[in-house]
Amino acid sequence: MNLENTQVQMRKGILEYCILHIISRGEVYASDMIDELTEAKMIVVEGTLYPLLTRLKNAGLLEYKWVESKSGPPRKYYTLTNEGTSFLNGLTETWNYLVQSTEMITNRSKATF
Amino acid sequence: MNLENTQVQMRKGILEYCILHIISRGEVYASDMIDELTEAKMIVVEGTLYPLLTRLKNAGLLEYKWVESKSGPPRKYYTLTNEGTSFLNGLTETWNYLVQSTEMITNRSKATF
DNA sequence: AATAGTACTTGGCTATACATAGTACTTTAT
DNA sequence: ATAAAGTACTATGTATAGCCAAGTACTATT
Repeated sequence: MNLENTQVQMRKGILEYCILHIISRGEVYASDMIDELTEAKMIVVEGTLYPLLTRLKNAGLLEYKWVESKSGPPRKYYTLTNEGTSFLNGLTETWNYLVQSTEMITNRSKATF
Repeated sequence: MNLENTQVQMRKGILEYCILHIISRGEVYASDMIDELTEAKMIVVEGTLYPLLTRLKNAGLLEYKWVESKSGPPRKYYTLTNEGTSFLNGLTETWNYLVQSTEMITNRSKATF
């Protein structure tokens, strides 16, 4: 039972939320997402991101189109479907709710209990 | 891929953090914890909590003592070990970090990107 | 033609939350 | 005294997300 493992567990589900949010702002491909996640200090590796994108696409939340690149192989540029947009709205609510619940617990001091 | 499942995923790891925090504020047994979690709208069932407590105890983060009850079988009252306290500190940092990262992504509007 | 870089894919592993069923003890009702 | 209801804890099996690691495929550079 180490901290690193718990960090991984904490990230579960949240990453999905972040990815959907990033895509909601405009067409992006995998490396764009990794860049932005890394910038926000949310480290993600390829082996996590690509399967996640495939899962979201198969679930009908995302769609992509191939776009040729000037410097390398073609890229999959993703966008949200209507279903993906409404799913993201649900996730946003869930996340806000969860943060609120957690704060309600962690902000309760010993004295007031 | 439904919302309910993602809610479950989002809760992973966070629950552990909340439990440790609740115990850090004073001796409690399982039902106390469920009450407080329920009050904070973080629904948890017995089948989740008890194995979690056992896991944390086996990891050396918790210890308990049996206390007889006036109305039912004896109860396990939990407290944090020193190791548990420092683990909780690590988790607190991790959680705050994660919230901050998530906000950095979700508060970035389409316009500024 | 060979090497390096970029983009995407796949299979296996681990750990958590949950559903479900079960054990054990105490109190209450008949 | 016995049965029923309630409380507290235990055990087993399932699903899924994130990660590691290896691999495929295409492009650009040398």
